[in-house]
Amino acid sequence: MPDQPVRARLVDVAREAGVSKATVSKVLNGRQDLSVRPETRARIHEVAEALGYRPHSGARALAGASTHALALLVPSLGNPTYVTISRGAYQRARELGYLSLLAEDFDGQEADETFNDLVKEGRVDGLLIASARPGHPLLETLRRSPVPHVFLNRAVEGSGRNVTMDVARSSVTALDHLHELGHRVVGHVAGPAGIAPSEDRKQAFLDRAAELGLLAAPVAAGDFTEEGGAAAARELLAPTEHRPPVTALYTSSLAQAIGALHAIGELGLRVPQDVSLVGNDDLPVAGYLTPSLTTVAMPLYDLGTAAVDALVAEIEGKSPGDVIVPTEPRLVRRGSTAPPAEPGGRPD
Amino acid sequence: MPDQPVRARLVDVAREAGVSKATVSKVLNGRQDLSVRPETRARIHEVAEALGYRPHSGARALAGASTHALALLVPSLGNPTYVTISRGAYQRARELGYLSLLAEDFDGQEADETFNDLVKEGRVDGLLIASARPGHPLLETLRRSPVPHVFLNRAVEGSGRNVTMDVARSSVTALDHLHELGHRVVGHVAGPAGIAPSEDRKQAFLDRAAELGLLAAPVAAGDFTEEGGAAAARELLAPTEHRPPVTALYTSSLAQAIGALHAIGELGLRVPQDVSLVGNDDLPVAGYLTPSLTTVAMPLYDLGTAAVDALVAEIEGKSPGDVIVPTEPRLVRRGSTAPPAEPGGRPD
DNA sequence: AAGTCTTGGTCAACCGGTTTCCTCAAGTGG
DNA sequence: CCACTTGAGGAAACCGGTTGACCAAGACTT
Repeated sequence: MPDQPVRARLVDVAREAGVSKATVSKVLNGRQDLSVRPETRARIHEVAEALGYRPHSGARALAGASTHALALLVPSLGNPTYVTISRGAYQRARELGYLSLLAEDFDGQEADETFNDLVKEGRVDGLLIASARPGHPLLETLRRSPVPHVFLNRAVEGSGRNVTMDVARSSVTALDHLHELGHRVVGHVAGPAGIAPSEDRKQAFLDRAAELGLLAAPVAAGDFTEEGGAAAARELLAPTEHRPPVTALYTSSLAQAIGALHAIGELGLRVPQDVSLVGNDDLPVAGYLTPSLTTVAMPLYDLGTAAVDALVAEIEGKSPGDVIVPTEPRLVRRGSTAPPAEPGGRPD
Repeated sequence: MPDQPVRARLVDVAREAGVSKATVSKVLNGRQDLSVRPETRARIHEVAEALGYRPHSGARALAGASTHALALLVPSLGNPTYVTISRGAYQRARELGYLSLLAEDFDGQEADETFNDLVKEGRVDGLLIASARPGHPLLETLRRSPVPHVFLNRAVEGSGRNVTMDVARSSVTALDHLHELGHRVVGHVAGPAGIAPSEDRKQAFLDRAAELGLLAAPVAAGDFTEEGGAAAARELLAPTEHRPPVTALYTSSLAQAIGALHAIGELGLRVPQDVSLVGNDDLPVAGYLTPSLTTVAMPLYDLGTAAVDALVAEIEGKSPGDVIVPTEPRLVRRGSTAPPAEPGGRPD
């Protein structure tokens, strides 16, 4: 077989199939405004396949069509949450004929550079923006140079193009689990203040705590990191006079849960005998901690697919709207939750 | 300020600066084959800046120049190792005027699709291929449709374009640390067989063990995952007649170390009192495990930058060659290593 | 029989850059 | 004084697609 030293071009396909460039282009793009004999159509497809033809994305983009590419901007790939989201996005984009690129923007530090590289240089048709903080530089940039985009995970108020998960429901799931086990004083390690999902999760936690009639439901905020979780856990576990001691913690991220686990150990307490622990988001590592971690698995993959659906719809001319991924959070029971030691509190 | 509803184009800059497209193109690309008055040159730069001009990458690529983009293919972004590498690559690429894209290829499952999307559609000028397994489909594809590329992390034998780290050195660092603490029977959790760095690390481990005169240095292979580490650790810790029990383990990845930690706990042993543990690669999470994990930090970021340097050199016409990142592995001492309990072995 | 549809395509302009030859004016050596 | 270099920049072809306008020929009307 003669190797293919050069890319096959549209003209090559056209010549080989005995038709014009225009016909090939229209057939391969499945356009309806042209009538073609089925046999011609088949022949074109065959030839294209045989030659391994792929349209040059640049030429395509230039000719006024789209680049058939999107970009997903995430604050940190170190956070595996975003990796799962990106897989969903990539897969769904592929199904819709798009390529999903991935870019890390470190909480907006270089967001404008990324925007230039991807949008202004015409590499993508639209942007999926994960976890934009309020005041994110991209917000202003997008207002000035409008490009199709959606916000995912963290809603941007008033944007009318948010794709989010039911984080309130995750608080309910976690809290119900702890309540069933008998916990009556549960602490919540929240995310940073001022961020939509943090607030929603926290509010849902407080509401559900009230409904269930818990004795106390203290909250401490911290970054979505190990350190943030450790600090918040220390705060919640510190003895206090105006409420009984906490017997269970519910954290907003997996990293926080790992930090909390560490902090609990440093305080000389045991999980789950002294303190039960539930984290948000499930990943393999949760099963290999000691003890293994009970988590609420959020539909991250689905979040990615839903965001792509919304963005592609916008690119194709429909007007955007807010979307909530319907998949329910799922409780993954492992070793970090158990009934509290004594109805009265821990033995110290 | 009037927003910029449309991208500025080359002609816009040309008109505004009172020169022709050709001149602008040449000036902005810093070509030497043209003499331009310094003031004209300055004016062009000013106008381009003011208009926020960015060349359309597609048009550029079409016109025969390069796309100024690269792609880094990694087997899994779930492995934070690759995230660090990608940051190095991205940053260095940027410094060299390139954009580094990131693609996940799940150990080659869809590598050819990715290749088509990125290379055949003309989106990138070259490929950085991380951890190609032997028999990776891309190897054959690249042979048939040559594109500038380098292999990083895992060398591909005979390719003459490998960018790797000194993994042998990491074994020495880890083992010396354990030896100094007094360990004389150290087990190694290796990576899967047949993969260059696995073999290198293992061989270096065995060689150094011999030099140090250890009593025994058993090795067990496993995937670079938590489960792989757990299984291999169980194997190494199982009682055996022909050698004294292992008092320390050295793993090939952080995930393996987490799995090993878990397995050790399940066996009723304590870290570091009964078994010391050293992992490869350092990440924040290592500090928040219980106990915190001693690791050998590999120069992953530098690996990314070095790979980009090599690839860009190749794109610009130099011929490729093997490179070893000179940065030395660094030992990060934490809580998972300590002197063995008793010179004679553990008390059971 | 002439006009009108329909079917099955083709033509050529255009997208936004890059690059290869040109040109034109001013200086310069003979 | 004239042919010749040199400096400064321009004209136009081209890259590989897409797209709307157009066209030839047979089928169908009237």
